[in-house]
Amino acid sequence: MFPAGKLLPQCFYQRPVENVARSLLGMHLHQGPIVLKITEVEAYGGLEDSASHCRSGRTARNAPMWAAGGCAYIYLCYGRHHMLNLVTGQAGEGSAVLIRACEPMAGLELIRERRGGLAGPALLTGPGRVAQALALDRSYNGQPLYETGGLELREGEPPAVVLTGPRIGVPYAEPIHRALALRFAVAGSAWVAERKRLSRG
DNA sequence: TCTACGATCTTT
DNA sequence: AAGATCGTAGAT
Repeated sequence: MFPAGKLLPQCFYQRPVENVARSLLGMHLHQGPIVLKITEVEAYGGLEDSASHCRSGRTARNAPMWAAGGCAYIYLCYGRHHMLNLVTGQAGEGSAVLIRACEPMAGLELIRERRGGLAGPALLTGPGRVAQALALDRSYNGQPLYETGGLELREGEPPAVVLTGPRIGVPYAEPIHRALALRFAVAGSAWVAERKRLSRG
């Protein structure tokens, strides 16, 4: 069995979303036999982020995103892909971090089975692929990651160098928000997609 | 109720 | 380069 790191407490999430996004890199997502190291994330929310699902206030879909930091926010995108977000900050803040890519640390057999027998970075680079590997759906919405028994976030290995760049797939956002460097990735990792617009930071 | 459109991925 | 596919937001 893979050695489990310390379970990260709720206060880990209750900080500004950009700080949480950075420090999520290298941490471990545990779900049963599967352990994934987080390699790529994006921060959403905060004050008037026109790329965020919270841009127009509270709705039925984004309700979990307004909870206190430490819970999951999961939604269906393009009718086929589930996206895993970790809610950050205080209740009512409406900020979250999208998990964009991971590196498999344990449970590779099960991951490959769920992903259709593929191999290599295509297994876990991209938010839809991460959610499929973890078999996540909206039944996980609002579930805390700082308690044992479900999806858990545990201590891993923080990266030596972090890359940053603009967020992917938000052409509808205001140019000023599109330009923000709110995407973060582990430098040198093969488990990161679209490395071209990333730079050291 | 109706309609347009995604924080994407796969195949052509 | 384009299709798949469906829940949701915003308009009616």
